[in-house]
Amino acid sequence: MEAKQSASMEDYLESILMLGEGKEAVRVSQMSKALRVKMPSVSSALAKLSQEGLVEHKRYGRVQLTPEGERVAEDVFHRHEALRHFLTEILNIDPETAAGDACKMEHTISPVTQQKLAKFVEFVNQPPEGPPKWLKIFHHYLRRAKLPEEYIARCLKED
Amino acid sequence: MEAKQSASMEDYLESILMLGEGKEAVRVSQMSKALRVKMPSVSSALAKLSQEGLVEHKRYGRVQLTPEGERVAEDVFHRHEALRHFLTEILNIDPETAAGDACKMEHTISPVTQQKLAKFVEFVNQPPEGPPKWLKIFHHYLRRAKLPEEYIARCLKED
DNA sequence: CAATAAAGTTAGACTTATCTAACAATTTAT
DNA sequence: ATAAATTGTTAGATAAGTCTAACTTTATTG
Repeated sequence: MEAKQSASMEDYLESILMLGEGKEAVRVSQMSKALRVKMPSVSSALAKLSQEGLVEHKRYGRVQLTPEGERVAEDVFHRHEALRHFLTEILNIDPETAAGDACKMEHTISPVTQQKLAKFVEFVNQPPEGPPKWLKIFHHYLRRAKLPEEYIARCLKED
Repeated sequence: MEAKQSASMEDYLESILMLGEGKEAVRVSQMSKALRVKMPSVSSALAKLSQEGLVEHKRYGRVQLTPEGERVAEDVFHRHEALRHFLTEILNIDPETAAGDACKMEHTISPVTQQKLAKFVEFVNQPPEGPPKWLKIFHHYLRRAKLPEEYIARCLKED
């Protein structure tokens, strides 16, 4: 029943979740700062989300997610996290760039991709004692643009 | 000096590149179909891109990229391809979903991420005789949600 | 070659999301 | 407790991108 939200609306919902860290209610001014938009933009977004039953907000009061709103916000957050982990842990991208990219991509990634991405990160962290050797070799490759002889040899043997 | 293009404008440019397959000029109606927008939307986009010197287009005529427009279109296309290859070859996502996701994400991915993603695909295809064993194991993991004993054993030995 | 069809454009409406300016409520501090 | 500062809202403007309807140009074809 929940109409699909726009990227903007997803951002507003997500920010309420993040700023409230789960349970606390949140101020319009906080959201305004966090999202780098002016307060009237927040007001207007909240009116809409309130209408749709995703947030609780009375004039001049604090903002809170409804259970339904929380569900949506958490979904956005999961997409964000799947992307961020992948970008930092596997592609070895610096945390700021990764967070920035995740923020933008989180709105367009499909459920399938989100899930597989999460699985991939899980897979990489699964082997006992952290990341597997091939990942270290990839990170070396990122720096040198060349594979170590030893890796090639091993791959050949495996096939 | 080229102003950064919006997602929409990037799509228009990319579609000219794709439909022209490099050299041929393209019709408004083709773009309209390919992008699933009505012709007036294409007209208006072309007016803007023409203004900015990215496309060549005279009334009722065919559409062509300028060298500068081609540069931008190819950049978008490279982002698209980096994403698509990653999604299909590594995450094992079906071609349609992958292409769809790539179309949406291509507009928000940063240059750093695009490059590292491409490197990753390159890395995976580098070992002689195609994809390395760990990738096959990941694909198995996607289906079974469990790592084969043998893989764990090998990782342990390596560390 | 004239009639019709197809392709393209123009004009104008609508939506979403943003902003500024002006006003109103609430909080803080004197 | 009242003045000042902060916080929030309302109203209205603007920009991007889409659409429909009406019109124009180009192409097709009998």
